[in-house]
Amino acid sequence: MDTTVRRERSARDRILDTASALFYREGYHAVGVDAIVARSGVAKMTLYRHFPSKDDLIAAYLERSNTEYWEWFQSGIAAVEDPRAKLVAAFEAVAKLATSALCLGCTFQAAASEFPELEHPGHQVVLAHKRRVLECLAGFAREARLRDPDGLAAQLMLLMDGAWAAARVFGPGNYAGSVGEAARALIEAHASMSAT
Amino acid sequence: MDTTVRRERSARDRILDTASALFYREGYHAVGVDAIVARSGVAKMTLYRHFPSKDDLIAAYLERSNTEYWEWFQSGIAAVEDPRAKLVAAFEAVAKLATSALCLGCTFQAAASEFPELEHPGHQVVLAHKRRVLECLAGFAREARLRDPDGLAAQLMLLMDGAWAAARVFGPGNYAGSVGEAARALIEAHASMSAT
DNA sequence: ATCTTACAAGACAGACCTGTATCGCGCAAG
DNA sequence: CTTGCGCGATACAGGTCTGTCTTGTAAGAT
Repeated sequence: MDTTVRRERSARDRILDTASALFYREGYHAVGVDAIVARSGVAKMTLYRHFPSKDDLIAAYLERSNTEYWEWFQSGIAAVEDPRAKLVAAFEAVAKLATSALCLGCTFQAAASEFPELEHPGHQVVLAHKRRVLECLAGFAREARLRDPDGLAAQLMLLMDGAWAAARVFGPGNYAGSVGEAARALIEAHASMSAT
Repeated sequence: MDTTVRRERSARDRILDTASALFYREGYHAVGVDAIVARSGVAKMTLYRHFPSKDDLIAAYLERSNTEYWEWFQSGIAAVEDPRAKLVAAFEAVAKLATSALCLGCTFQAAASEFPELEHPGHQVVLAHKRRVLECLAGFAREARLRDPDGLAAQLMLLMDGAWAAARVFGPGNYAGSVGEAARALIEAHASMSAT
């Protein structure tokens, strides 16, 4: 039983590892099931036993990407206590990642582009992911007692997704390094009492 | 000669019209040449005479989208004289378009996602487009004598691409309406003399 | 009137796609 | 030892993809 579970996880994880590398780098339609099967050294039937269809595999990949995202996000703000400083730290982490050589943008954005129908299972995972990020930012803004926390969270989300988009379009040498300073400016603007 | 040109343009434009609708709505890999041929009422050979390959068609579609983008952009700031007000007006136009029912995000972002290799002819058009937008914003920032015009332009680009991304992910009911206010805040931050 | 050219329609080739079926192996449980 | 099963390998079915080729037609040019 123990070994059974270990082996099962091993096969499933190998598939998801390969799917992550290929989907992220080349896109969803561009990568066929055969390519994932070949590179992961797995039988095709094994893949289709764990994931009934390619769409299910994509959804599972996006779910795993979601948990990895939150691990990365939490690690970026772990050392910080103050909620307002957490926001700043988060966007410094975004700036760092978006300008790194490994970053190819946001795989959720890419999924939303390739599966535009909101009802698609992959797009549903994307929506849930982005909504949760938005709520997390709004929560920090609320804890920090900033003005209009939901509006600020929306503005910060625009910055974050803009950074991922810049990474995808321009590659490593992009201007997403500005996202930290921009976030600070928007947070600052929501601390002051300007009425507008 | 006159009619020849007229008929040639007509066929070519019908192809590009159909390609625009399908590529924008469903994506590049998801739309086959056969679908474009069928919907545009054009012979396959006619398409391949005007565009040697699908990649060439995609590049041509992106070129046309680029000119349409600039027509839209110029019309949004035509009534404004002051360069700083032009920036604000541009981002109010972005807010309006990104939250409209017709908007499905930025077709250039989608192209960059589906053709990640920077050398791809489609990706090259995307890079040229985004660079030109960036330079245009930087030019306005410079004319407005704002502090660090290039840095401000980068921050504004993040906002704009974030708005398009939100439109693609969330559909018409998204939070890109905040992009106008966010842009104003960033511009304001670059007008003051805070040192940072 | 003939010639050229753009075009529509459709068949076709070869590759690739998703998803299924079959066979054999190795290993763990009973 | 035998039974069950997860797995690898491979072939296959049916469809779709890009790109080519052929045939027939209509209209302008000479």
